[in-house]
This record gives sequence, structure tokens and C-alpha cells, in this order.
Amino acid sequence: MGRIVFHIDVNSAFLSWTAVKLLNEGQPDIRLVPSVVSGDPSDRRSIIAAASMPAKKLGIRSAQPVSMALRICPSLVIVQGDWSWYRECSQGFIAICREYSPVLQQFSIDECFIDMSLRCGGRDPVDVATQLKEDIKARMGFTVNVGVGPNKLLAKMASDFEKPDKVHTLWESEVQEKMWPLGVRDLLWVGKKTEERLTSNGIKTIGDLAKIGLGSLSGMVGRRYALQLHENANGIDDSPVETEIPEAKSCSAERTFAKDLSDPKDIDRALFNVACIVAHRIRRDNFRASTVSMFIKHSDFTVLQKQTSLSQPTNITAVILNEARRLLSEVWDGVTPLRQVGLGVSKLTHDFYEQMSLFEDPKMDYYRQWDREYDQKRADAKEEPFRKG
DNA sequence: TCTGGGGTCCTAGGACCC
DNA sequence: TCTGGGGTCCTAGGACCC
Repeated sequence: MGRIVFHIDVNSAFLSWTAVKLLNEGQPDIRLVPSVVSGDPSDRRSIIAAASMPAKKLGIRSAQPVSMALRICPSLVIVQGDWSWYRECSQGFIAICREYSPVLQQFSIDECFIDMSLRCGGRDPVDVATQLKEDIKARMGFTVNVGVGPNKLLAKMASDFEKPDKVHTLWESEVQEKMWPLGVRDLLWVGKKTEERLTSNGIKTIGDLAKIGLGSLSGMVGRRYALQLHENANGIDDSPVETEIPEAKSCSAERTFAKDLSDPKDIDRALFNVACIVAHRIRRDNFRASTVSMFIKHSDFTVLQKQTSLSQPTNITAVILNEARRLLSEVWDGVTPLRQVGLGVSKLTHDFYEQMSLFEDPKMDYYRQWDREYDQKRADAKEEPFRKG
């Protein structure tokens, strides 16, 4: 008995969700006109998080700078994103999917897989998928694509076919006809770099990838990755629908400046801000971190990253900030303009057997108090999720 | 046109230990 | 004195995802 997996993907998620919110407020449906959702629209450097179908028809795409989209379409409607509303919408459609199967894996804020192997009850999976799609539309007010296949990979590839508001299948018997003619870039896990490497070797379609020998593919992308690409191009994917939410492994925050900055005071202020955010998030989720990393992005987009291990895991803002400052002084000359600074922590643990050192810095008590007050103030404030979804 | 913010995993070299 | 091999940890960098 083969498996049946659905992949549910919200169409232009942030844009659809914003449209529903505006409709609730009695405003016109932005899905019907060229419109986009962005971060801060007043920031010249903000980019597009989602575009409506009419905007897409004009060539406006996610990840484009807003300024570029405005040049294409000066009358473009630009709306700022609302994270807490998006979380509500996400939870809503995930809950509906869960009614269809409890074996559900959330893949991102707007995508999930459900294992439907035991849940179709003899009905045509396409009928069940169509019912799910209509159910979400009726109850939530936005549309989704549902991909139906024998595994997660093919279900996800299928949901990416024609949009919006569609159900597509991609069974093993359809792989040749529906997937092999597509460009390699359309295959999951093939990004820009791998596409370049493959096409320069004459591998243009997923079918080319499926048929090439593993040996020569290994020479292009490395053995391990070659194995995965080769299997996926042939429609093979044994990975289960994972219902467990994995523990976070890292937490980071970064700030891109409206203009590149070179004044150490400005850089330090930004570093302070991201340290507060990161430390607050790990405290909120009961973690301590043993590794602190810091990164800078130059005007030309080159990134320098530096990390250090702590002798003891911490969640204290001041400790994290101090390490980051030390790392910054090692990677930055204090003069070169910077586009972005970021700070991350990893090696996260819930172990709280704190080694009370006799020589603990007496300032630690003060730092902890400062953090408590910070957390208190932040508790009611709007908070972005630690991880999407 | 001029490129956000937040994650995961893999690789590769050097240090260190047995 | 010189020669190994294997395992693990650390750090830097790069690829991918949404």
C-alpha cells in the first residue's frame, strides 16, 4: 500500500492574509489590484514579502526591492505586514488541515504536509484535497494550493504547479510527464549556485538530472548532495511526515541600516539592540547558549562572521553583548561602512545547573535584574516569533 | 533596481586526544 | 625521532529553505 501525502501551500500568503484583514475592515480586496506586502514601506531598502497576482503579471516578485516594484508600477498598493495577524491565519489553516489528518508537519508559516495514507477512506485523494481546499477558503477567506503525491517531495512539487486555488497530483507514474520537463531550478534543494553548476555541465531539466550517472553528478556537487538530487529527480523521497516540532538550534537577529554606517557609536547601538532581542528570545524559551556569533555585511554584500565559545552557557544580555563587542573589534576596523550587523547564539541548552563560581562577577546580579525588567517591559509588546510558524 | 530577516545543514581544515 | 590512523570539537564559509 503506497503512501498518500498532501502539501498545503497558502497562495501569496502574506498578501492573502493582509487582504482578508483589510476586507474585515471594510476595505477593498487588494488581491484584485497590483499590490505587495513589505516590511517598512518608508525604508528604501525594504523588499517585497509577497505580491498579488496582478502585481506578479507585471513582473513584480517576492524579494525584489520595493523601489524597483514602484518603478514598474507607480500606482502599486504597498501594505505593511502584520506578524501577529499572520500567526493567527497560520494557526487557523493548520488547525483545519489537522482535522483531515493528525500526522501533520508544519514546514513554514504558510506550508504544511499531512500524511493522508489512512485518511482518505477509499475516496479519490483528489476529491479529499479539493474538499480541504474549499474548506479552508470558506472558513478562512483565503485560497491554498494542495499538492497530492506518494511522498513529501512530490506533493510539494505538485503544489507548486499552476496557482492559485488548485489541486494537483504528482504520482510516480506522472513524474516523467509532469516533472522531468521542468528546469533543474524547479527541483527542491536546487538553488542558484547549483543551477549554474548543473546547466554549465549540460544538465538543464530535472529529467537530465534523473538520467545522469551518479558518478559524474558527484563530481559536480559532491557525493552526498548528488545522491539526494538524483533520488529526488527520480521522485524518490522516503522521509516521513514529522509531527514533532524540533528544538531550535540557534537564534539570531540582524539589522540592515537605512544607509551604510561607519560611526562605531551607531554600530554599537545596533549591536546592543540585536543582543537585547536575541537574549530576550532565548530567555523566553528557556534556553541558554554556549556559542555567541557576530556578523557584519559590507556595502558590497560580503559577510564576515566570527564566533566564540563560552565557558558556561548564558542567557544574560550583557554577557552576550560583551562577547559580540569583542568579536566585532576583531573583524571590523571601525572605519569601513557597514550595511548590516547581526548577532546569533547557538549550542542552545535547557540545562540550568548553573555552576556557581566563587569568583562570579558581582555585576551579574545587576545584569540579571536588568534583564528581568527588560523582559517585563517586553512581555506585552508585540513580539515576532522565534521561528516562523 | 539594488537587493530583509530568520533559520537548517554540510564541508573542510586545524587542534587535540587516544 | 619519526611515523600512523581515527574520532571529535571548534571555527569559517557556503548552500539551501521560506
